[in-house]
Amino acid sequence: MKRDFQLPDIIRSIGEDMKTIWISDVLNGKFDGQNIELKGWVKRSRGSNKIRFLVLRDSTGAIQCVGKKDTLGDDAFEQLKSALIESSIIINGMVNPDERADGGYELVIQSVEIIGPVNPKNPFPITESAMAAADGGETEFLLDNRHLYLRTSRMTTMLKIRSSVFGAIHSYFRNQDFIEYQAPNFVAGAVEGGSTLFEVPYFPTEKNPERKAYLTQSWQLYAEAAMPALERLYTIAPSFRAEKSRTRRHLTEFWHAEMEVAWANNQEIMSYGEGVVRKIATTLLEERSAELESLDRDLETIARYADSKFPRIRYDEAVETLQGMGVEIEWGQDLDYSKEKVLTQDFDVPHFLTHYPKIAKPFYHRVDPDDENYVLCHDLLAPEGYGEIIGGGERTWSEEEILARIDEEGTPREPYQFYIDTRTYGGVPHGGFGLGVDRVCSWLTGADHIREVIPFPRDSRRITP
RNA sequence: GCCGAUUUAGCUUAGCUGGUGGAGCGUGGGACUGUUAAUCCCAAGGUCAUGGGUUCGAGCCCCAUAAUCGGCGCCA
Repeated sequence: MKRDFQLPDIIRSIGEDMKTIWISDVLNGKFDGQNIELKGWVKRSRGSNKIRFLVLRDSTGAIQCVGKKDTLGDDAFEQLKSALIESSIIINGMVNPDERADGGYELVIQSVEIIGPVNPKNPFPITESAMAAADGGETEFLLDNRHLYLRTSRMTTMLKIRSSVFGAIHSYFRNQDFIEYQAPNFVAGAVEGGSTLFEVPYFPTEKNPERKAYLTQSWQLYAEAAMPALERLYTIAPSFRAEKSRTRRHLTEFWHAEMEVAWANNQEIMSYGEGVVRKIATTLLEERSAELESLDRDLETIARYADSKFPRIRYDEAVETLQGMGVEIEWGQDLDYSKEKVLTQDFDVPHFLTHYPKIAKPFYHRVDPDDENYVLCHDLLAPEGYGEIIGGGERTWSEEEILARIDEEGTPREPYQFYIDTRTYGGVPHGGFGLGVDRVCSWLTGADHIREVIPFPRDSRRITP
């Protein structure tokens, strides 16, 4: 069927003002010797009373622009001088390859128009000293001014890498015919056994004046409800945890890539986990090598993550290894970060840890039919001290077993009735995992803190800006 | 919830034994014909987080409060 489609007038008219030339294209030599118009923001400005160097940046890069008083005239030269850092301006000029300019190109200015001036009484607050003090990390000041810090090259780089990570996850699952599926963010109960939920007042009723909703901690339970319909499903969505964690690995609002597959076992789920992580690393090498290098990230290291198989070791072996290293740990304990850190110290690629003791994991993890002391689960631990990035496994799938596990834990059945129904009507073996997208970004960029890879981080003490 | 620390100009900081708070960046003015975080000269800019206390005298010592940062548990 042929379809005619025409842009509405209003959209077409916007096109006349739209920006058409990007600085990265100028730096790639596409406009040598041409007169062009650049739109952007002032990154830096310096000069004498006869010549002015202004570094213009846009979303793609930065280029030095040169203006001379004798060619521009006094008024235009003064205007050029008055464009303070982060003023938005439009510059017309000629592209001139010049070795003296950083990047090898400069724009010889013919005219300048200041679009959004910056008042000298209130200059852009993020100075070189503020950036130097952060030393690639973050300071309280930069966190307070996050909305402005986003414009700096470091944050811009992080956000571009982040975009590629999200894109890689979507294409990995979609290329294998997974269906993207959305679960509610307001929920009635917890996913994790009794763990920390954000409460939200939710339209009190006469019967229930204290009625509350909670922000979801995971997409999983609602995904399991759709598993018999879609069989292979995934999402990338925010999850919320009201833990007062103050670590470089925790946020109260984080982006959670989750998947669920019918008729799959723990080993198969792990293959998907390995697949998506390697796909992310591959995509970053293809799309963001320059950005990774600007963060001093070694591309060989990322290539190793992209090209290697991820070893799978059982919880028992990990405990023995740790005990052999003199770490105090008893069988049955979950592996906390201090243990993970010791364990992953010598890893040069991510490792799966499987078969945790049943007592360390919640009811939805399926008990190993070969040994009922264990569950069929896995965590993926990233090297370089970044720790857990994936948690997943097989689900308890028969009605009989799920009821037994819920009762055994002392968890009330009522909030999970819809979840139990999934088993009552044609339950099948299935499983899935959750991947901490921000943690993966943090690990692959080599960030010192998970906050560095998300535009507006939320933790137990900060919700602004 | 627990442990540790910080708070001096818009930003980054120095500040001795308790004796009238200095600098760099940024901003303003001036100089300079090509700079690379330009450079040089000058100026403005401070309730030393808040509230008490000790003292002849507190940025500094003591107590409390607040905000923030780092780490642990929990997890992705």
